[in-house]
Amino acid sequence: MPRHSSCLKQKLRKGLWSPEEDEKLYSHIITYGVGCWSSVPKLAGLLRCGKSCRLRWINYLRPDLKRGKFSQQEEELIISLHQMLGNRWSQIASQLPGRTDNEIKNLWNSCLKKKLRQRGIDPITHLPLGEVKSQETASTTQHSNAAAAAAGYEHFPSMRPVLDPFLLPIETPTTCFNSEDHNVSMYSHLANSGLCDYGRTVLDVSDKFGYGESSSNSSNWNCSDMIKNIEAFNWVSESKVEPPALISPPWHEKQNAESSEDYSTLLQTCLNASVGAFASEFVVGLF
DNA sequence: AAGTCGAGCAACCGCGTTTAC
DNA sequence: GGTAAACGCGGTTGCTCGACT
Repeated sequence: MPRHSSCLKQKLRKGLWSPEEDEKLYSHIITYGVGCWSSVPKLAGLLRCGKSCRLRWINYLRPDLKRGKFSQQEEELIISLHQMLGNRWSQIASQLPGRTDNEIKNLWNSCLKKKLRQRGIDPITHLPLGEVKSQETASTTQHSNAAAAAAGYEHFPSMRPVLDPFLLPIETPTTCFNSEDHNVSMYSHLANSGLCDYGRTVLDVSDKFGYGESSSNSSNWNCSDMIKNIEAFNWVSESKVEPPALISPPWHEKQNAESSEDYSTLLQTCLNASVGAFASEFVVGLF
């Protein structure tokens, strides 16, 4: 079945938007709100598909868009978030008010990747360029069965270095915490253990205008209060709270986890147990 | 001045997920 | 529960514009 069949029913415009089209879409949404995107073009008098209207609104017309050059701080935040989240642009965008996932994705592909390489960092793994290859070789020879289970981890590619039980045996938990990535690794644990509340949206703007969540209008675990969390991690780091040893999760059950949510639940169970004591210190640190 | 190249950006496409019936 | 439609996301494409030759 052809998707977005509404686009095929009639000759719809494609390509760049004219100022007239922008004006029509903008005034329609400001007046009536989004409602159903598929009906927007008809109601606004546009020969576009709803999908195209949605994209134009989110990436260009939204009144809360910041536009302009990214600051150094924004760039660094994007790099940090990419290290944790991978190419989850909408989730990354949810941490940068006024920025869209498309904008961030473009920045990453055109600029930040290059900058990281110049710093000698692999933009995919965020490891020093020299280490990437040797680590890959080591892990594949050492853990031949890891590949079979790898598909299950691809839901969380950015977490693999932290959570992969084959790469990080339980008897060496310090690997997780004594590196320079201490905060980042711990953040990932907490994020996926449900210890932080990522269910809330970041932008305090009405859903009516279709940008209540991320720039892509959807985010399953918006990392709200990101900055606060990072500050808290700094606090944790400075206060020398003893990080917990990871308790081995029931990895065999992971094979039965049908969705990333199942997997998250599974992680939550084991990580709650692992991080419990640490978390109470962490929460205190937030206030 | 004309041609080429690359960076930056806007928009499209395809697919997975969610929702409505 | 099955199906179709709508939505959302990430990857990719293609256009524009400025720098360079």
